[in-house]
Formats: sequence, structure tokens, C-alpha cells
Amino acid sequence: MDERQALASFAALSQETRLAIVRTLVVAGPDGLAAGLIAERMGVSPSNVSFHLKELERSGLIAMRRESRSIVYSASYDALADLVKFLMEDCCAGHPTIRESVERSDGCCGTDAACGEIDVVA
Amino acid sequence: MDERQALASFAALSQETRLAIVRTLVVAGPDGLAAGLIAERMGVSPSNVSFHLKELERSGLIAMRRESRSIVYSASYDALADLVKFLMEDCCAGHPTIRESVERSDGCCGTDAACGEIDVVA
DNA sequence: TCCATATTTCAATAATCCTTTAATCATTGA
DNA sequence: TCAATGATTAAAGGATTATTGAAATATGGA
Repeated sequence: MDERQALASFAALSQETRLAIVRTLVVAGPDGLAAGLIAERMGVSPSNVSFHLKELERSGLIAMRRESRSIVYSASYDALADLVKFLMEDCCAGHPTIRESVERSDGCCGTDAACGEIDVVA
Repeated sequence: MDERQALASFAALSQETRLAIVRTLVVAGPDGLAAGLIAERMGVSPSNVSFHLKELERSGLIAMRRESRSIVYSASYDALADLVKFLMEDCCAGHPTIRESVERSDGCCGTDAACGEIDVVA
């Protein structure tokens, strides 16, 4: 991931509604959610959610596809992983112990299977 | 790291000059750099760099200390690691393979010692 | 104390971003 | 084709953020 894309990704994640959308889509899995459903869950107007979805899509963090009348958005797991890597490598560049610190942390998927509930495609 | 702080961190990193400052400070190591030196390296005015440093400090990503006439800024490795974790856990929440993907990547500190050049304090 | 250095703060302008409302576009089914 | 549904786009506003230059603050040394 180049710096340009990283900047866009950080900008995309720096807004409350957008961060909430990303978290929701990540949990929703590869099938994604229709724009209307997202708007409903976030409690914001359709046009406002559309604005933020476009912003997120522009950054590459989410993908969209039309499905009949709906437009379905889904998290781009690759882009998210790339962003984590970008951040890690920047940290790591000066401080190798950060990687260890992160890997040592007990995220939900460290060793257990608490995330097995969601189908994984890519 | 709570959402509030993550938002502030993403906002801090979403600006070109600030991202460059963070990368420079991370590479500079725990000793940090004086504000004047940072301004010089970035090629921006002292007052402008001061504005961005304050923004970064407000987000917790960097720390400051006075040292004689200079004010020295240094990367907050803990905060950076926390941000990586926040992002990983958000990804991980829906897609356990991202963690694997990130851990598989050959960042500069994967297995070699290319980063040993910098003293590590924390 | 006085001056020079290092940096911040302030004020003003410019630029960008967010929200809202109204209008438009695309798809489906009667 | 017409109406209904789901969503985007456009325009306008208000709010936040970035940049610049001038003035103010803090430190150290003559």
C-alpha cells in the first residue's frame, strides 16, 4: 500500500459514522449489507450514508455491487489487512518490539475460534 | 484503545505532513527530534509544524518533552501498537484470516534483525 | 539585564468536510 | 408505460481544519 492510499484510508476511518460502517461491514462478512440497511442501523439519512459510503469506497476499504434494486456494500478485507501492514511496517521500522507486542495480544482470533461464525470467502 | 482515541489517531494520520512526521519520529527512535529539526526535514514553517505536532500530541501518537531550549518530540510506540491492535481486532472480528495474512507478511522485523540499529526503551 | 535561539500562540484567510433537503437515476413489477 | 422502491447526486449551509505571518513566551548565555 502506497502512502497516498494509506492517507485516504486513515481519512476514511477518522469519521465516526464511517468507522461504524466499516466495523459493521466487517462483522457482516463478505456478503455485505445493502445501503438502506446500513443507513437504518447507523441511524442516519440515506443520502448521508451514501456520502460516507462513497468516501469509503473511494479509499478502497469497502466494495460495492448492485444486487437487484439494492446496492450492497462489503468490507474489503484485503485493503484492511494492507492498512494494518502499512501501519505495522511504519512502526516496525523503528521499533521491532511493536510487532511482537501486537502478536502477543489476545485478539479475538489469537488462538480460539470465536470468529468461526462467519463465512469467509476470499 | 477506545473508539474515541482511535478516531483521533486516524484523523492525526490522515494528513500528509503529520504522517511524514510520525514516520520520521518512529525511525528516529525513542530519543526523538527537536521541533526545529522536524520542521527543517519536512520543509514546512515552524508555526505550521507546531500546529501539526500539537494535533499529533493531542491524539497521543507522539510525546513531547522540553530539553533546554528545544522541545523534543518522540513517537509513542505504545499508542502506535494500540492502534494496530484496534485495527486488527476490528478486522479480525469478522475475518480471522486477516491476522494470519498480516503475520505471514515479511515486514522488516519478521525474522531478521535489520531493525536492531535503534535503541529500544519502553 | 539584554540579546539570541527555539518554539508556540494568535488572527486571518483559504480550503476541506459534513449535513440537509430536494431532485434525479436505476430497477422491478403491475 | 406507470408507479413504487432503493439509492445516488446536487446544491447550499455551517463547521472544522490547514496555512501564513506577526507577536508572544521560555530558555540560556554574554
